[in-house]
Amino acid sequence: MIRLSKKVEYGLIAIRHIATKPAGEIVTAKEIADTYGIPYELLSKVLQKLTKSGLISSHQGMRGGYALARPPVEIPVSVIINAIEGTRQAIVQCMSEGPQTCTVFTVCTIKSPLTKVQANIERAFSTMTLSEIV
Amino acid sequence: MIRLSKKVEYGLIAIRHIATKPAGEIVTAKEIADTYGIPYELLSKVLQKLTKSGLISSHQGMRGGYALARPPVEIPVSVIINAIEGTRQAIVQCMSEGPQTCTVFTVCTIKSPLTKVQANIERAFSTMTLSEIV
DNA sequence: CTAAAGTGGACTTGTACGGTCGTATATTAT
DNA sequence: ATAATATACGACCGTACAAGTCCACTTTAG
Repeated sequence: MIRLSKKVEYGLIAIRHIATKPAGEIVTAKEIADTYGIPYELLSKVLQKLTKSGLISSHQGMRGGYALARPPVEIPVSVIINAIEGTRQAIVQCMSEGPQTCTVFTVCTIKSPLTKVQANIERAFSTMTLSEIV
Repeated sequence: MIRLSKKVEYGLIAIRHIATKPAGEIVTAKEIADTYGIPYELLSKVLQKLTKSGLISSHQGMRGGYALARPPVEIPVSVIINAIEGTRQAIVQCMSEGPQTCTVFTVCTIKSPLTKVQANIERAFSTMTLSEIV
């Protein structure tokens, strides 16, 4: 019915994996990729996005890798998703585009009721923090 | 972040349109397509699915069209979505496939926590009935 | 009989996603 | 210094799927 992207899946698995390690321990992308059998290159991209948005910190070079940048309790799942997907999208097109680009704007009837549903979904993702999925 | 398909969008708009009419009044697909500027053929397919799942009743032939099959209060939005999308999917792959086809099943760590999120989403869609979006 | 409606299969097309490759850059161990 | 090991990042490919289109058929009111 509604599906998270592979990237988000991988991101959640990865950041959870990192979170299970003792604080400050550095984990390589390769370790994660091997552990869960997910493509290394793709995972790397995801980890880079998580780095750019400040959820994890990266350490380049030999003996490098990734570590959590903040305590897991402070990271809601929704933040992880947004970090990976970038453009946050609404459940119906009208809601994420400006009114002017929506061809059926004047007659679109389902937008406002679905806002409630949208809010519920957002809440479902934002009330759960990383600490709960470790 | 998560998006309903166009078909579902059209389906919701359409069934809402039908629901606003006096009970028993018949509405043609063309009328709906014209009113909201959505492609007629595509809308037809959607309406056919809604018909097959018994949410609306169809009347063939001249002066035919569609009407609600049940009172709107009894129709949760989730039922409409399921009718149109057919295969109900989970937010992560592991959850909708059998365990044997999931390559990372034994090591997949995010499945069970996400079940909670999934349940929340389901609830968001199933607690809202058609009568609320009219 | 015919016009207006639904039914339904086949087809095209665009695009986003998952995945891959290659190269550059940074850091550390020796 | 240099080799080894890691991230960073852009370019590319292939496929699946969503969205949309086309067309032939059936049903029924008038």
